[in-house]
Amino acid sequence: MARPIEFERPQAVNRALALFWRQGYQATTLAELLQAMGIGRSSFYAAFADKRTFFIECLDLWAARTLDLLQHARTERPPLDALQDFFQRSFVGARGSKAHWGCMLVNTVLEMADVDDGLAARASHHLGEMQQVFQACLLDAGATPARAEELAAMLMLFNEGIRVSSRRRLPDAQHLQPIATTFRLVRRAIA
Amino acid sequence: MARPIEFERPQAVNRALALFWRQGYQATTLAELLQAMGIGRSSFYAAFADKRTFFIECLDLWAARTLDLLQHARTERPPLDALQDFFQRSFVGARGSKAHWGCMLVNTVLEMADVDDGLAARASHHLGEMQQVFQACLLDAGATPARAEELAAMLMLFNEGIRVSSRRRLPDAQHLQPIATTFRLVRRAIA
DNA sequence: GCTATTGTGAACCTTGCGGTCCAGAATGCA
DNA sequence: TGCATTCTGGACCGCAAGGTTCACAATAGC
Repeated sequence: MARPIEFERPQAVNRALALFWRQGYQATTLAELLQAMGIGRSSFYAAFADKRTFFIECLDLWAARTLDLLQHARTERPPLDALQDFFQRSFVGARGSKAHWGCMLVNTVLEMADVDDGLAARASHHLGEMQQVFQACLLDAGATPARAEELAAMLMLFNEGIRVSSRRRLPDAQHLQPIATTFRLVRRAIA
Repeated sequence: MARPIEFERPQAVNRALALFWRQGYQATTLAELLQAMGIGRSSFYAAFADKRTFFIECLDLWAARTLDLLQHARTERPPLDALQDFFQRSFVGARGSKAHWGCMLVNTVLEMADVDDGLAARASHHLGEMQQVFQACLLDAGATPARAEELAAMLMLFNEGIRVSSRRRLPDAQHLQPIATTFRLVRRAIA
């Protein structure tokens, strides 16, 4: 037909997602998004509905990727090792790492609760899905169903805490030790 | 001299603080603040410097009150009971309670990290002060200094997690059980 | 009651936001 | 080559935000 689109949609979305992840929804302006994506306003509105809808797309994408990461790790390592790895990678502040951006779902829940309940609820829903995977890992590791549910809830609480803490730019030891402590406990609770 | 100020400053600050606490800094507009405080724009700018400085005042006030609450509880109950009480009150969603507003410090850290580092750092600093009190409670309860430090870091992580979780409007059981589990563990680690 | 002083309401200003529009450029096809 | 189609840069719009200004109103001292 006519002129083909000039930008690679997936890459542009990736760059925008990084901005939303780091700065949150409100603090990220359309101008910043466009510059990061390397496209103009009209191209944006031709490809996406509006800022809020686009944010939802990024949020869902972030959640899907994180779930994939977890599920994939499950196939490669013993379930508890996969979980512990997931936690440790979440915040170890390697240079250039995105660890200190925290968890986009947690960030969104806190930013949008009582501001935009739709966004907050969607993020919270994705957190629930993650918790389901935690629970599945624990079951795989041999926990009883009741125990798995209890521990999954506790791990989710821990996950939320770590993601907050990782935004505070504290020395790594402040996080590593509690993770080790917690997983020692989890293993003991299952055994 | 002349006309006396017509509004009670402390009460006005309280009402504004509630807004900031619930909605965060960015989502709370000056118009909302003024309506809640029951004053006009010029009165506001006569009494305070600007929105950001005023937010800092509210943030510091929130932190001071929370620390007072903790310190006061310490004088009335055994140290570990005081701590556990503090956690449970933090989120039990009694009607009209502010529990599901979470912790203003945690909210601010997540909202402002990589957006306004001054505000984020100030909130993070106050969290550090809270952690010091946790540590003091654990020492009072007979923990060794090293153990107290380790457990205080873990409790802070837990605090951060609970405050996130309490904004998600989940059934109470989802929180109560992990708190009980955690404190059972803490007591065992000290004994 | 008069006046100097000071707090106040309302109109106003500037800026930057999200979103729209349109003329024109770049393509595929005949 | 010419035309129909579709994507794009940039100007534009309306609006709501934070902040300023100023004329007026309310007091205390005399």
